[in-house]
Amino acid sequence: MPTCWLVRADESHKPIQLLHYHTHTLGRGPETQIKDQKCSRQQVELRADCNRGFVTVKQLGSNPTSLDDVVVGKGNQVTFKPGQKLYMVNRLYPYTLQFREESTSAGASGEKSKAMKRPHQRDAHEERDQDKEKSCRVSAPSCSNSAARPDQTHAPEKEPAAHWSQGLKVSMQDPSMQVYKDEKVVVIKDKYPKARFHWLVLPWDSISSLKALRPEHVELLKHMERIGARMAQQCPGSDTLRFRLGYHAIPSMSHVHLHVISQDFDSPCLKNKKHWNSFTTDYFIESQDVIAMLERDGRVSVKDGTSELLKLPLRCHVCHQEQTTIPKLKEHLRGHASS
DNA sequence: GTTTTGATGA
DNA sequence: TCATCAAAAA
Repeated sequence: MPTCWLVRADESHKPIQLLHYHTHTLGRGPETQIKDQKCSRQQVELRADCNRGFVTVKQLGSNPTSLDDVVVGKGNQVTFKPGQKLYMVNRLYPYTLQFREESTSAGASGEKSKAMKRPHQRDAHEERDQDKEKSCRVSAPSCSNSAARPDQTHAPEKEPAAHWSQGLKVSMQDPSMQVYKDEKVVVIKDKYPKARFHWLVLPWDSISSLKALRPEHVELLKHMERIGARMAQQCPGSDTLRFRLGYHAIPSMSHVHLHVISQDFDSPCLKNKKHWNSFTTDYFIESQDVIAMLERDGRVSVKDGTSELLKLPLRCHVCHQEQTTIPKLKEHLRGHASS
């Protein structure tokens, strides 16, 4: 089980360990070094779930604690995940989360080379592949783990294992994963593509989710869409392929990412109803719609009950015919592909 | 970007 | 066979 650390983003004090399922009350005091009178001594109540990789945050104090840009509100409770920023009070005193494996004894821990064996399936549809560099080195992640690792005085080549939900953050920094990059964004191939072509466009700037989007992000989102569209346009067979560009309403992975996915849905990684519905119902929000919403409302809202869309019956996205099982749906899709 | 594995039931 | 659910993994 990983350990959970509450990391002060400005590194003004050492990370605070949150014990699994323990209730930690935090606020003004020596532990946080916050002396601000606006901050209660019992500002927040934190409870970490180290297995599932999140912390529930309850605001106890009167002044606002916020998660990203959203105020929690007194008595309210929210879920705090890696990648998000928690502000103790009045948008001040930023904190992030870090889950990592405990390695009490050096050298005894198992190897965790991240550039190990990758599934064989990906090469099936790959026509072009410029750099075949299979380097084993993994460039150091941008987040400063060292600051949160006081015990690590030796064996610096071993990074702590990141929680799976931070996988995107790790992959986007890995040159061997990057398909395109510029000063604003990076494109990687989806690790488990749900179609013959499936990329993710990620901003270098960490934006945890759609909820954190603000009007100042509009230009960035437009850039992401342009780059995504270019990826689609430049891929082999683009003349006959249809693509959609959009966001999952409720993604599992931290860090905002734009899906660029071809509409064949021909992939062994597409295995269940959730996979299907997350790309063929309103759970998939078009990039244009996100941008329009942000320009019109100043933020992006996700309707209540959106998660229920994942349970809808399987329906063909081309002819809207309902299919009873995944294998039948796949067979049906092959019919559309050949015609 | 969760996937994988296993148990259970239709 | 296939879907659904829960738990584990990294």
